[in-house]
Amino acid sequence: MPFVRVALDVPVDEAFDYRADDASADDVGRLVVVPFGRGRKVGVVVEVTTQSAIEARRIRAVARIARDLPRLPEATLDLFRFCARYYHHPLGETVLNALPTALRRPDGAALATRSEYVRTAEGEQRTVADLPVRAHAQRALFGAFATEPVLTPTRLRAGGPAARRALGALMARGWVMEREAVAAQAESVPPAVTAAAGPEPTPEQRAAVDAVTATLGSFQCHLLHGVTGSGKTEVYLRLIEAVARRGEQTLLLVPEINLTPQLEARLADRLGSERLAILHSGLAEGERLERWLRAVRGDALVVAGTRLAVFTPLPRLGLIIVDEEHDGSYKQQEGLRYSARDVAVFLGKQRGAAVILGSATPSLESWQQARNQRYRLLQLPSRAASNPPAIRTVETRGVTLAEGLAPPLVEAIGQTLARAEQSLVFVNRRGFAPTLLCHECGWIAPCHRCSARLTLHSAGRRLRCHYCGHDESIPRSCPSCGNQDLRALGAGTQRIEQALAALFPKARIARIDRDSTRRKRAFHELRERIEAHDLDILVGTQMLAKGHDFPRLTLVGVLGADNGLLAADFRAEERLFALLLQVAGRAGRAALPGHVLIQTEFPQHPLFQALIAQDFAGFAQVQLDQRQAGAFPPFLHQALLRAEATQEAQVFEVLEEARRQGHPLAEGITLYDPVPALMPKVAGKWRGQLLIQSPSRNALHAFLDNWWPRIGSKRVRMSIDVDPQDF
DNA sequence: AGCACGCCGACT
DNA sequence: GTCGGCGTGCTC
Repeated sequence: MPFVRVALDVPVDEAFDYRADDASADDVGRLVVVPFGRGRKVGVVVEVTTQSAIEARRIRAVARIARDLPRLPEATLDLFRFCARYYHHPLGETVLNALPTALRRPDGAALATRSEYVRTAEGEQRTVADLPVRAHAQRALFGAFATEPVLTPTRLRAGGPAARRALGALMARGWVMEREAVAAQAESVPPAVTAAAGPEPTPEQRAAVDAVTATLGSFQCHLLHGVTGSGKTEVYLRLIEAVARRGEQTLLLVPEINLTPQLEARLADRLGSERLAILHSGLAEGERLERWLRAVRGDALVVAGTRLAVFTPLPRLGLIIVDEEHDGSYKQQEGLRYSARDVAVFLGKQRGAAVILGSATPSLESWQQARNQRYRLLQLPSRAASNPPAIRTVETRGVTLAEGLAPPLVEAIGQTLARAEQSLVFVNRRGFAPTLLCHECGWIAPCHRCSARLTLHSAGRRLRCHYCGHDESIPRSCPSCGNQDLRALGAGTQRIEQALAALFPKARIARIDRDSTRRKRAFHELRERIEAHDLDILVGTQMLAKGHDFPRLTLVGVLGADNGLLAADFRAEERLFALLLQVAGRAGRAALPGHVLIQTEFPQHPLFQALIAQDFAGFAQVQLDQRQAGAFPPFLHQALLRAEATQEAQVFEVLEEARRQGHPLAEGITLYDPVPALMPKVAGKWRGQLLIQSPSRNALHAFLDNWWPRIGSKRVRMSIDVDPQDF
């Protein structure tokens, strides 16, 4: 009597057993609908057995095995098992999280039996000529069977109600019948690639392409270090083409904000849009499922998407590209706290595929792997079609700033305007001002639900919390001392925009941040205006830092860079350097020379010196030496136990207890004291954490395996974060 | 996670 | 006297 073991989306480590009389080993990886509690759930078969440890009378029968959908290959299940173990997360949640939401609906809408339509034996003998001349719809539909012997309901819907009526008529004639759909087979013959020829590669690009091409067919991880504008994308495209010619698929991962229409257009241009499956968050459920299925069936040669796309099962995977591999958005910050970049490397190893990690500022983890020869380093040291921008600092210490803007920057913007070129002022703070301060008693407007300050918005008329979204009007007088002298301290994008408008009344200025691009197509429209040179000055946050190529943008000014230096996190400098170099890279990407001015109180700081020299390798060397001396990643491994509860005391009681439990188990492990999170309270929830470190990954995981199951608590929500990025 | 079962306060 | 608070335990 066969049983299926089913992974379900519940926070329980084991799979659940169900009776399935007709199940066979072939059903492993299939989606199923099962009764669960008083309802139903969708799950995935992870094993078929003849034995169950569960008492026979408690075992229920599977409601449906979705044999019309492709099953998850064993390799994909293995990937999920690896992730569940590595990140200490329940297997069921790991598996289900990776499926398109359309498939997860418990009502099983996407799993419902689907029909398809084929000709009957009699229909096979007939031709369109046997139908009445005036039965146009029937003739059209029946004619379609000649080229497409199987008609899907989707295909039928495209024909409108007329097609539906015609189908009824053809079925009444006994020429066409309905049957249950069966899983489509992966295409065995690789489709031809009809690519438009790309630009002639530079010798550097050529060398990188050749180096990777030589390793295709087996696992090798390459770190592609290419300065901004060096043409990494062209390297990707050539390799994707080479892989496609082998009949293999490429998985292309991009950071959250970077799934640009430009990239999509370039891919479509070179490979044909019918060979792409672009997975982005804007897709409707059904559309996403459809693209996922094309990827899974092997129809799509390129599957591109953000971190979740790393879990798409690809039958003929040949190459994995992780663009901007240093980007923080590859790390998921809740649930299964995976790093898509790290999972991608594991996937490459597992499947014998080449992996490319690309960046102008690689993560120090990857850079270290290249230094110790585990990854192969490929360099694109020069820009393909322009010169690197000239970067310099502007000292602001002891200088009176006009609303945050230093005179040399104002002057440079004026000159850029005079040359009819564009400027970008980068301020990594949205809103009007980050603080409202009482000039009398020093009171600062706090958020009552978070341990954060409120940010002024709308020209200083509203106060908003950037952590929980709370919004209130500004008080008329200080709630603490009654004084009316409340001042906006510091400058965000809105204030800078206002200041620039006053300084350059004739300039066309736009602000580009999360607030100004909330509307669906707002960002797209702004980008078009920039390209059309309908704007002179842009004021923007991170959003503008990445991947955009504006030919007339020649000046970049950076405000508030010092904020990044003051952060407590040991990765703060690494992040700041990457961000600043990326922002600087927006200047002078075409024929016109670019200039970058960075306002700072610490122009002598080594970070700025390395930035001016545009010397990533030197910067990385210093950082890695510091990390090694101070025993930080990548020279040792970390995990973080996070706890969250409405009562502050509970958080620390539970963490304290966890530490006591862990103490005797901690062999080769450093267990730190519980501490508050960097932001100790968010939306009314207190957050604390406990850091675990070890020079040995195995020791770290052995400890977590042992410890984690013992430290559950009902009141306090806890999670393990392996390789944490944020504290 | 949902959802039921199970013992202690303010209300028609 | 009930309706309901969420603490605890289970789901094959």
